[in-house]
Amino acid sequence: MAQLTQEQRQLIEKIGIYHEQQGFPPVTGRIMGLLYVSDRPHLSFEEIVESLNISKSATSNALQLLQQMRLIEYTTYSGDRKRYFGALLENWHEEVLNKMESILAFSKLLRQANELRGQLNPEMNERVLERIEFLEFLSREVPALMHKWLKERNQ
Amino acid sequence: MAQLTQEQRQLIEKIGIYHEQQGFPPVTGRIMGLLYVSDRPHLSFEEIVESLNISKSATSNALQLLQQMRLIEYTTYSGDRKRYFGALLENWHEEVLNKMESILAFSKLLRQANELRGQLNPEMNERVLERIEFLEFLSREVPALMHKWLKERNQ
DNA sequence: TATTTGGTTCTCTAAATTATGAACTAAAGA
DNA sequence: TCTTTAGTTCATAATTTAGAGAACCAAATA
Repeated sequence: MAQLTQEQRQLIEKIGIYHEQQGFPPVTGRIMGLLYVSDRPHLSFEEIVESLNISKSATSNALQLLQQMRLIEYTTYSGDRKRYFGALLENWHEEVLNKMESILAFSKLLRQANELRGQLNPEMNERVLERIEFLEFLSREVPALMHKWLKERNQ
Repeated sequence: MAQLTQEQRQLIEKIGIYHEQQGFPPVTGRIMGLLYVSDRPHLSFEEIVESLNISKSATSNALQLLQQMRLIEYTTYSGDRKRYFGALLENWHEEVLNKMESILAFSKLLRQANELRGQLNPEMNERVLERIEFLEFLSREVPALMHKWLKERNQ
């Protein structure tokens, strides 16, 4: 990564803000931005530090977090001690499945709410049930949709 | 809301934590929990304050936030100055549409990244494009799925 | 008019989060 | 063995966020 242009910097910030809104710390979001914007699919630790003007420690922690979340990976080359980090671009289908699981978990909480309510307010139970069923519908159909898309692509 | 049972309290906390993970402050999430768990579809300001042992100011601010996000509403009764707050249960389809818009916005940022990269790394552009196209696919198909579901329900 | 009620706004503190810089470690090279 | 390199960990500072409590306000009641 030679030197970032003004345009690249701006786009990195936007991608960073998007990630912040998804719950990531700022530096972490910026690293994702950098990895998406970069000409090369992998950047060294040092390049990340220097391109974004952030500390080594912040970089180290952010990279660990992103690896745990399976959003980035790194490759190495023998005879070179550095690690080269890149966005894990093929991982989005895992992300979608995770998201759907979390939606399903929430629908289970709503079911519990209905159970606790028992017969005290059947009308409310019914309205909550409609929501539960939609959440379940989504977490069934979205993965199906995704597989359909994958199949069409890879044939 | 008489007095919450231990089970109700526990479920409220779980629903609260789910909302925290979606980016809400704790009190705000607990209020959502309370409104989902409650026997009655609407609770007064005072009942919320007392059930959750939270301050009036925290309650006021959280209720404002939840209204802005269109997750709750309140009703009033003439001759009664109180407001009665309840979860906006029928609003989930709006939530889904918003989520899809935000995904689409992100895919536009990725498109920009590809544009800025130009011909410097066509292979990377291609991998990013695959992701973009999937995001676009989702934000087209999920609303369609939802409408299908709505139609089947309401006929 | 004075008081109560229902809720909002303001000020301040406590807690949590984020990131820095320095110290450190382990491997590689001189 | 001494030094450099690559990155991690630790202590701490800075910032942000969350929420409490008091003061406040407007409408309703006495």
